[in-house]
Amino acid sequence: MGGQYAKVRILDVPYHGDRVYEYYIPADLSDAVVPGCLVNVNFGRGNRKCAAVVTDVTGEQDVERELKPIFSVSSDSPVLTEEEIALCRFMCDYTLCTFGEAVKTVVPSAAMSKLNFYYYVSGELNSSKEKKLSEKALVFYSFVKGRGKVSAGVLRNEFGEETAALAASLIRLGLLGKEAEVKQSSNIKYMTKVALRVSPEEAIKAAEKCSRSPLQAAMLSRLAEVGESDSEELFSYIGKDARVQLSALEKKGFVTLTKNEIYRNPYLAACDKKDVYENSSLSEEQKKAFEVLAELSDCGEARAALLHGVTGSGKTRVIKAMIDHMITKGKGVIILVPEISLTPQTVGIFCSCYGERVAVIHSALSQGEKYDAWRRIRSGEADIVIGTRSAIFAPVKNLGMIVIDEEQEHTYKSDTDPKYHAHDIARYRCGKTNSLMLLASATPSLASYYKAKSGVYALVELNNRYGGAVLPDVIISDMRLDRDTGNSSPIGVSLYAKLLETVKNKKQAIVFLNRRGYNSAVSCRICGEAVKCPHCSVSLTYHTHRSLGNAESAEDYFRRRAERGSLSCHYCGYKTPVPNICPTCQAEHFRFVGCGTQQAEEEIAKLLPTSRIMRMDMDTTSTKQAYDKILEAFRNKEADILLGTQMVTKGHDFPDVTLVGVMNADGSLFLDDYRASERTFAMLTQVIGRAGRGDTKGIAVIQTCNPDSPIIKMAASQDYKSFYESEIAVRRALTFPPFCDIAAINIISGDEALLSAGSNAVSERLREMLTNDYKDVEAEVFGPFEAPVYKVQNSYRMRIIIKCRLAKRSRAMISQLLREVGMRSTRKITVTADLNPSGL
DNA sequence: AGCACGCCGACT
DNA sequence: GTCGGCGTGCTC
Repeated sequence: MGGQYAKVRILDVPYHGDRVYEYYIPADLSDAVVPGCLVNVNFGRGNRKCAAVVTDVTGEQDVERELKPIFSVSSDSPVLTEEEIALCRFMCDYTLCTFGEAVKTVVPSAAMSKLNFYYYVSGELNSSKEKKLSEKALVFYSFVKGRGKVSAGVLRNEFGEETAALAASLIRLGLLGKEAEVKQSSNIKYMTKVALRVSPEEAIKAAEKCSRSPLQAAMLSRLAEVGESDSEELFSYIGKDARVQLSALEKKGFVTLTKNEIYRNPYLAACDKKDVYENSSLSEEQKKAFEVLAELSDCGEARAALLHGVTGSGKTRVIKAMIDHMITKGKGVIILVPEISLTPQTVGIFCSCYGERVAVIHSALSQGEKYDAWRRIRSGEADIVIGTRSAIFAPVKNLGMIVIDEEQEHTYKSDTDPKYHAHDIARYRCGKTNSLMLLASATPSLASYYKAKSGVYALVELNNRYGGAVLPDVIISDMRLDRDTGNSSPIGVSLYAKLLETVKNKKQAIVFLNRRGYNSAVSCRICGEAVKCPHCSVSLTYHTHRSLGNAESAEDYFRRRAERGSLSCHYCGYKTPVPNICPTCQAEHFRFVGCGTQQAEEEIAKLLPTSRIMRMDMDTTSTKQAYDKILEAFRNKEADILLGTQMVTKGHDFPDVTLVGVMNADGSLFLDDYRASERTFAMLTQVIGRAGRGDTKGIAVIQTCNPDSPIIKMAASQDYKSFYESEIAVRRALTFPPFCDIAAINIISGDEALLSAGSNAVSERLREMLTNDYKDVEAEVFGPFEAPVYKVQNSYRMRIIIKCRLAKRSRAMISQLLREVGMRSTRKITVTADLNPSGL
């Protein structure tokens, strides 16, 4: 029997200390220690108790030194499978996170049992020791002594913040000992099945006999009726919690009790609506797409495909056909959607088609619900998973396909610590399981379409709208004309006229307010053009004078305020004062401010006093119910106009909506992000697609100060291919993704001086690495410069941007950089990396 | 992260 | 002379 050594990853270590550690397995734990299990070990000089995951068990010791033993095993079955361990390793390499961070995103936190600390008396008090202790420490000591063994939690309640310090002082003198104990997660909910062990007749007889216990009698007679039940049903029937009486019946031999784990499934209600999706057959085009995809998935190797279908072409039908196909082959499926609340219809369709085989995962679930869903999936009970980004980790058995719907959405990139992209995890998992990765969108990301074009992904296209629906007429309304004629309302003449007409015809309208990045860019009032970086294809960001608040005098304040702010580029650090005249048309007026939903609502109300308006934004949809309610009310025609932000653009069909208005199409055109055009195009294409899904032809009004913008024009004609060709040319010319990757090194500190010195040191070290050890890595380094939001919660942020191809070597370089600075930094600055950040 | 080791200034 | 500051480095 080999296997007395374990390779282990400690869960709570900083990046530079995160590597494989070796421990020996004590004889009594040799059966329990297996790869994937959670153990407790003594770690570091101070032998602090740490949770760790066993990644390997070996017969030989690799490291030449005395090993410490594994202290205890805290999971009776492995928490991670071998595949999940490999996935965590992949995440470490790919996103430069610690193994512990990876584990915490792959496994729901409820699955990890908790480590509890106990204190106990280990030595007697004497006068010399007493002198060295504070009053409080003595109270602490006698508190523990009085109770024998006390958990850290109890002590924390009693002594608060000082607990750790007091305990440490007592431990140092050998008066107290500290021990770790494992608490199994108690989050599992059970259901107790109750079955009659005797015949119904006997049960009734027995019920009559035990008149002294009416509760037992009531349960017996109920059971005589139904034969079998569960405890909860019984208790609600007799109207009382009668656990004691029930176990009495078991003892007397009348019933058998079986305890089963039950899984909370908040989407069970949706499973009942069987009628949501009419099962008509696929169109010719859809059938062809399906056949291509089915063949890909049947080839037995890992494949990736991009399903590009114009809005209304029935992508969901093809996806559903694919899911059916996978199911008949006995394979599981993961379907990713950008945001669960925005796609209730998609969720509804799948729940109603596949019932209890579906598990829904998203971040709004409680810990227990997440854990339940996870266990249902792992046990194989659920084999169709639909959810947001984190659902990509669902432990689906026999995985056959991963679908990423609306694949261009930025929500697929995590913005909290393991900064992974769901695409990358999907690609990895499909590669390991020989599955099909299916990306679907009407407006694919440039990166994905580029891969499809170059043959990395199979390209499957749906070019026709389904069911004879026609594209709406698009009116591009030039807001500069309105301004010239003295109309200062955010609702232009064209949109006003169309709204009036729509309301008169008793139809409905959606008005979309594009608020993104509004204040950051500076655009010319006359020609609409934003001021751009001469080196990058992004708009410059406007910074007001940051130190207005700490002006030294009133005079100073006014002088500072009169100063024009500056414009800067987030990619290369280029800086320039706000110019006096527009570089494009030489006009002198710039525009900084936008218009909020509230203001827009008032404006529409003023213009159309008889119309009924509903507003949908962050303020009015704080809860999911409020959101559903608004949509439901609008569907029931309780309002004529729905006004809102992002949320109104996503997958709802309102047959009576004939008009769609976009209030300020430029807003996102001038984001300080190289993907500004891409996002604007996708958003406009989606909104326009909302109009006229029923039998009447729809109209879309796009208000803009840039009526000649090719992006707006191409969105108006839903011409993705032209958009792609023009945008990919820009990216190629300026070397932006997909022709390179971007890595952001973020440096954060509460001390401004330290931060500036630290970030300079980091960038110097980086440049040095590129000329020495990593000479082979081709990269361009920009910065350090201030991050877009320079000050957050009293800490300051600087950033270094690296443009390079992310591959093994470049990742290794950044990893080494993080390790070095993590090790020698004064601990007052933090350095992290974000590979291909989603927004800057 | 947390803890030890080690090298400088204010005390008995 | 030493007690204790925190800067530096390591953890199987």
